[in-house]
Amino acid sequence: MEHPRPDRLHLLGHDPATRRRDPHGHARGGRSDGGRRRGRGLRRGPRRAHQHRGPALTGLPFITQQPQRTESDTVTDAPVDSRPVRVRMAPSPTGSPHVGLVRTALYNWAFARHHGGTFVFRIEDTDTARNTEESYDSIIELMRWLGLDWDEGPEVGGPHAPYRQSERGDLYADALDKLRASSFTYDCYCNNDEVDARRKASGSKVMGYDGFCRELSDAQVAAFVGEGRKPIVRFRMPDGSVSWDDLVRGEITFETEFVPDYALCRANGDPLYTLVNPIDDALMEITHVLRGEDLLSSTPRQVALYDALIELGITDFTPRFGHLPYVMGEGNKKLSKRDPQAHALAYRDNGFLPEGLLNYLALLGWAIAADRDVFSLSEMVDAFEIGDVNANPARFDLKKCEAINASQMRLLSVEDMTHRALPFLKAAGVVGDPVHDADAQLLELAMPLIAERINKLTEAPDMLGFLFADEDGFEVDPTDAEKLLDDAGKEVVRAALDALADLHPWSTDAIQTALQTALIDGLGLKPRTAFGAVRVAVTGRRISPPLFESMELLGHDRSIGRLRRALG
RNA sequence: GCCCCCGUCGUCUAGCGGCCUAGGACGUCGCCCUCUCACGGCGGUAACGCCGGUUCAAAUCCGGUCGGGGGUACCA
Repeated sequence: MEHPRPDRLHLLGHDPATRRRDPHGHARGGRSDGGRRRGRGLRRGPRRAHQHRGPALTGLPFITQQPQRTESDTVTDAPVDSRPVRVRMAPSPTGSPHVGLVRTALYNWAFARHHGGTFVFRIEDTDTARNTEESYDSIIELMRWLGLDWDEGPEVGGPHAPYRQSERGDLYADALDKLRASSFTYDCYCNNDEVDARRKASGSKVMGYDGFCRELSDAQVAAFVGEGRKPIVRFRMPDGSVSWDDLVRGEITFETEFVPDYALCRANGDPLYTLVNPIDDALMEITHVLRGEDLLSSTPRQVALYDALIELGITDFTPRFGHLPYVMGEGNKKLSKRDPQAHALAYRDNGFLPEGLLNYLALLGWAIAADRDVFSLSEMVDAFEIGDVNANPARFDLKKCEAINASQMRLLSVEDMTHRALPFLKAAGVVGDPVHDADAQLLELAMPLIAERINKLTEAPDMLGFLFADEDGFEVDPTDAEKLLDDAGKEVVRAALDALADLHPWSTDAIQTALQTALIDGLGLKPRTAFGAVRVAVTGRRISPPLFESMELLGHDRSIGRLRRALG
């Protein structure tokens, strides 16, 4: 307002007619580059050959190849591709964290680790109306559970602290002041109704702000102020087009006539996402922005804003952008927070391994190899290339997620699985907390029986409960009892009792031989019927670990006791 | 409406002009193993949205079309 407003393009030394908006030197407005070399940066291969005619630059962490600029392009931003990689995850703490967030976090993390870069964690909590501390806590908890460690961020600090936007107000105010003092922005006094009315009257196809306040005279400003209007600050979108070489989609171009001037803050001065997100990325020197495809359409605004930030000396380069596909739910809708499958922490509570969830989520848009889909995090780090990420949305399939989790369970040692199952066993009351020595010993013997047959940790208490239950607390599943401990079943149990009462030694083999002789050979029963009845009597369930081993662990007296008890 | 993104089995994907009568995984179906459950093993099922063009050759490149999704805020 009080500052002079040099023509922005003039200020940049550009000819308005030829100014290209793309910071990486791509041909303006076109997808075809006529065979020119271009800054393909970290993209791996010519995935879409029509978009990438340059030589394949295979996965080098720091590509120094510089896109060529035209003579009119004098912006001196440093080459982002020659900088050490810095990526970030920037969730808003609203509600319970979503599996889509986990996938985004994972790709960012894997990208950082693959390139030996820095993974920054930042909390975007500027929307005080929607943010909650619970949500913040659960995001932290989630990241810790997953093992996606961050190098800078909440709880760990770092050179760009603080990492919660709610504590960075001064930084935004400062940036906003600088922006406002330039011609990159202007104060806007319009209200929504006025904008709508003008849009309607003009019959424009483009929605959004129409630039009415772009060139207000001092008298007009005085009049608005006189009415008591408070301005917001709008970013002045440049003429022409904005394009960038998207890390997962190739070159994307927007004509800026379809990208209206946008608000950077509220009338009360509160900064908006449109400002704080790029400001933080700039201040934190983020080199690669990997985020959901829902932000795709706000990218031309950010790219344009970056030009301004560079000009104002707030940063000296524009990051590369990569837009990750959605994680979809049932039907063709984005997996909604309403969907129980969406809640990331629920997978922990339901007995999934972090390895399982992460492995599955990695598969939603990326593949480690043509014929493999079970892998470790470190294998992923070795292999992960952002250019290999698929651009098309993926549907979340719980069945496959469970199958991948099961595969990861198979990879655990029995000791490890015991360790991981322990919280679930404690929570179910199967073992005490702390665990008694006797229980710990029993557990050590029992886990091998189930380690190969459970697909989630929550199955451990179900399978092992009978072993740890004292005889007063031991219960038989009523449905299973009704089915298998009918009169015929009780006959079987009686025969088993006779065969086992004086059995010595009490070993798996001896038990098996004794029962086989008495029930299969003696009574001529089918193994299924014979052992089924005994199983329910001894373990309380139709489904259990292997019967003879289970009985050995249970011991002679308790086994016999349960057989007696089944007879009523 | 306008802008942008996306389009290979039911689902996730491999595919980078000839290795493709399109590979793997999950699901599903059948069989084997078997004391239940699970694991494991074997086999079957099933896809390049459509139309043009380029090429000796197209799932792959180009154009169009249709379909799906997202955006179009003083939300993020």
